[in-house]
Amino acid sequence: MIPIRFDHADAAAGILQQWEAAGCSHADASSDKPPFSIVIPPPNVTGALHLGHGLNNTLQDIVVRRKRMQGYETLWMPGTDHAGIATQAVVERRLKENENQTRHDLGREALVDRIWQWKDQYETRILNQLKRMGCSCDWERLRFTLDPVCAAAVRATFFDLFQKQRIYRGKRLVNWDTFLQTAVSDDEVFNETKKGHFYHLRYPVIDPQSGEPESLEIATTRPETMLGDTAVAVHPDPASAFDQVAAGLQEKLAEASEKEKPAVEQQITALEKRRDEMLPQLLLLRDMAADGRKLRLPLLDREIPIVADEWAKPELGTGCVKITPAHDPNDYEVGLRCQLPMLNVLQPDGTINAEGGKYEGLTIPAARKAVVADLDALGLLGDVEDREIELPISDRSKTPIEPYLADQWFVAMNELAQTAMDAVADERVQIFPERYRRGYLDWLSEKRDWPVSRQLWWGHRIPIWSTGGLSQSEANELSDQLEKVAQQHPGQISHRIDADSDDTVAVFVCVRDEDETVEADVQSLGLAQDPDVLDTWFSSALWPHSTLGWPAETAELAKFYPTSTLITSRDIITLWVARMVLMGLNNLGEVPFSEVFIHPKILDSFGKTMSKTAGNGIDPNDVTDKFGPDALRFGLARIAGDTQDVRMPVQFECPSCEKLIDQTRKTQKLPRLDCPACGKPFSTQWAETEEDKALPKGAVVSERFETARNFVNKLWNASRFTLMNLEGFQPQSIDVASLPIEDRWLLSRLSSVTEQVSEGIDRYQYSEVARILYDFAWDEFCSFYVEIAKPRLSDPEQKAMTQNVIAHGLDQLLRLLHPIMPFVTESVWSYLGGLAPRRGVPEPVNAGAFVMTSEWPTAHADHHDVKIERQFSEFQKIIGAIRQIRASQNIKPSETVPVAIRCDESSRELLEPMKAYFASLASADIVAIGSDAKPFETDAHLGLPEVDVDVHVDLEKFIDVDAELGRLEKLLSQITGQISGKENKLNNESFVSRAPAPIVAKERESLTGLREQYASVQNDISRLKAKKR
RNA sequence: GGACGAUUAGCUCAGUUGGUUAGAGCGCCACGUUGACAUCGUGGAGGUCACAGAUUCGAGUUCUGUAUCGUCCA
Repeated sequence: MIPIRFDHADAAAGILQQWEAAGCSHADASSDKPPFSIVIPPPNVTGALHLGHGLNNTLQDIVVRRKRMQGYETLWMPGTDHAGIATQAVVERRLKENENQTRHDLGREALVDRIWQWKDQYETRILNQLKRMGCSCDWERLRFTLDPVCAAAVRATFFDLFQKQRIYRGKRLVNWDTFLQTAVSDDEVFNETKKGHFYHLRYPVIDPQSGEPESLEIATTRPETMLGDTAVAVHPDPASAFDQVAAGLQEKLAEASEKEKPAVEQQITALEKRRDEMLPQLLLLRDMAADGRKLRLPLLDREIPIVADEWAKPELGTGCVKITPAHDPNDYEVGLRCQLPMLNVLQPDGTINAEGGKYEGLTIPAARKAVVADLDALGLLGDVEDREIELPISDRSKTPIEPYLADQWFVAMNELAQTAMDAVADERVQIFPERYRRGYLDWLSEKRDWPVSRQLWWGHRIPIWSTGGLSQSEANELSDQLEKVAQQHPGQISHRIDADSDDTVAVFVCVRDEDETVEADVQSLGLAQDPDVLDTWFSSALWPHSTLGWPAETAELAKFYPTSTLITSRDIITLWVARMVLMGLNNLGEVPFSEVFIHPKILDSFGKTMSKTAGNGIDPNDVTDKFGPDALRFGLARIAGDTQDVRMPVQFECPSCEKLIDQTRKTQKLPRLDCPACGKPFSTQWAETEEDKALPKGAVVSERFETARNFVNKLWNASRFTLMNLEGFQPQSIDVASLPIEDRWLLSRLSSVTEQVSEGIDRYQYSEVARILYDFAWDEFCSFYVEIAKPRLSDPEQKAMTQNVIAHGLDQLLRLLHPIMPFVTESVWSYLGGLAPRRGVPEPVNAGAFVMTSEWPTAHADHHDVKIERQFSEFQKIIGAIRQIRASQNIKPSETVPVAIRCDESSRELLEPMKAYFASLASADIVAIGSDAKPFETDAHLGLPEVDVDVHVDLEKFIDVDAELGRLEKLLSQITGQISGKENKLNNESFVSRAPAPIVAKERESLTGLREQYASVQNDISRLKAKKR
């Protein structure tokens, strides 16, 4: 006997096993079915999956399962990403916390070993999370961005780009993380406003001419960087710079609201004053720069020039700005323009290097203190102002970023970016929702070269061997030797000679395959491999083809590339999606996917991004534990509309009483809480003390999944009812036209729903699909069809036919729901198969072992019948009217009420055979039906003018006159309101003359109906009042 | 500073090309448990559609502006 509840915990593991044993999700590259393929956005091995991944993977699985059912050879390629810096940072942080060691204590090899251990642990966890969610990836294929297959793709790509001169070496100011001692990308830096100081310093002028100042004053928030100063800049044309700023302010004034105007006016006055006071001095400075006057840099006693550059803003500070090209992005640009030396004063660990003279070895804060004190002692320190400073912070180590000049490998983006832009512009790649196109195109149009070096140990080592400091002839000789090595290893070696410094050159060799012999041959010539690794996104960019075996010409690649669609989140459209497109085009000449769907991001109820660090992160496993995998998936699908964010309230689940407790901003971060329901304490992810850790842990979940769990239960129980009534099931052919209205209504609805669901999935309208299925399953299949089936199944004459139709209805519903709720549908499917293995309308067919591999339903256009649906809706309205009257009279469901239905002849023909259903749906006994049906002596009446029906309920046994009068009065006031609304509208001359005639006619008609209804209700009221007396 | 999105019932969200008195789920209130389901059923209460203008016979829906929140980019 089928149990009363679906025990997901019990069922899920078995179902997974059966699917696996039957190879349901394995893709066959040699199949002749049309291909459909998706690559998983590889989750980071940094940590476990959160609900955002849950959403992402649910949406993919829905598409994948649906396509598989449609008969495509479907590959969902799983895998994980090594996430270079993030993973290394996590492991390094733990190393520091647990063993108080740095990576340098451990050494490269040992650290990388540790990270592999971490990776193994989290990869296992991640894959289990995906499997538990029911993700139907091809688990026989599994890639990792650092595995040998992906590594071969990385090497081949790098080699190719190197040969095409699209990879070059250059110096670049990078965001240097002094803690992790690596450059981090712009995306890994956030800004924080901190309190700091604005120091005014004076640099003496060397040999000032008469009338010229003895010293120049500059101001800085980072005084220690003066050690690296190589110039002071002034504006080349201060007068027109002032004019330009003034013009800008005037423009702003013209656009300003009254409220803002005074502030802008004030700015203009201040600017004018400043111009008057400062312009002569600034012109003088400009002339000094032109004249080649120099400054003496204090503390280091170095001569530095005054240069003219527009970066010096006359309207700010003293109008002079110190230039530190190696430690400030803007100054770097000035340095390039004015050909200034780039003087690096930092060690990789953030201490001052030998260039800093006596400050060598000091940390930045210590150097700052010392520099300021020494300048003060020399009388060269001016004002020190308090000021708020925007400080760049590394997202990885949470320590301040230092701009730092370093050698980096770059990918030239000019042409590559253009190919990726073209692919989207001409819609070879379509992005949904469409609004995300713009961000993609804008970002690519900047065509900024891509710095791919990372000073890390975890990642693909850059396949470049080099040696520097050579004379041109030495280099040529080496080049000749390399040619010889290259001949021994055809297609494996590419090299180039490049300037190293002003008078020396370096030789760079790129080795294609990871081949120890080749590498050894190169090394024997005195070349050493670059210590850096590649940006993670370099390997991720190859994911759609590297996972299929490229550069090898595999059957998988032939069958499944290009992939069909990519489903991901918007924050990596540029970092990942754009780069996959250009790499796919470069390596294979074909876009990697034709459609990209960007799904929303999940926020908590305060509008904050969900994350573990915020304490509001939900683990999909916790939701599955509590509500089941189907509820998790359905709950996620139903929130996936086309907005960019969705909110999800977050609760703690009390481990003692299972109550859900709303998170507040405060409780999100507490190590322990007391359950307000049962009073017992529990711990959270923040628990640190032994005492707190000993408490049972409260999971973080969301009540949003409760609805979905209830839906699973509803489906289960409707199935249970159906199965309990399939005894003696005999498959039979069915003539649809001869079926009673309720069956044809079901088939018609199934036809519409199938079409809507198919179209919805094609357009990635998940929330719409979930809603349609929920409403159909609950409000139509359960609330009406199953209820109506009850009397029919106990009628021997109708039983067999009804069994066939309801089995078909359930069968179709299971198929339609399967992509969203795979477990419960599979479970019911196997019960159904036990009782009715051959089923279907109009012709029964063998259903197959798994719903997962069953055929996706087709929408039978010939089953769709507008008239039947309209007629059935009339029936539903009458049921509603009877229920309304019953409820207002407080009549118990166990009591049957006599009902008379006044309607026209065609309705009578329709409703006559349905009389029994009024009993099961509304406990009503239809005593009269048709045009001659009359009100009862003790009558309650509800008119349905839109279908020209009057419903009369006999209240003889039940009448509560006051309750009935109450109901009627309320009804009357509603009608009155509507009538006056309509009258106003129709009395409005311009409405009548200007609105389209059909609209006006409709309003007139509806007013007439309302007036009739009014009269009728009023009549009922006076009748009742008379009776009362 | 720029781009994008959101603002509709206590909460989370639907609302198709403008056209009856704006819907759902959860929560709330009332009633109901002898076989599909209390993870349920039936009924009910609850909304100046953020604000201000404009277009229109008519605006939750179109346009302009403002505010608040969020995300991304500088």
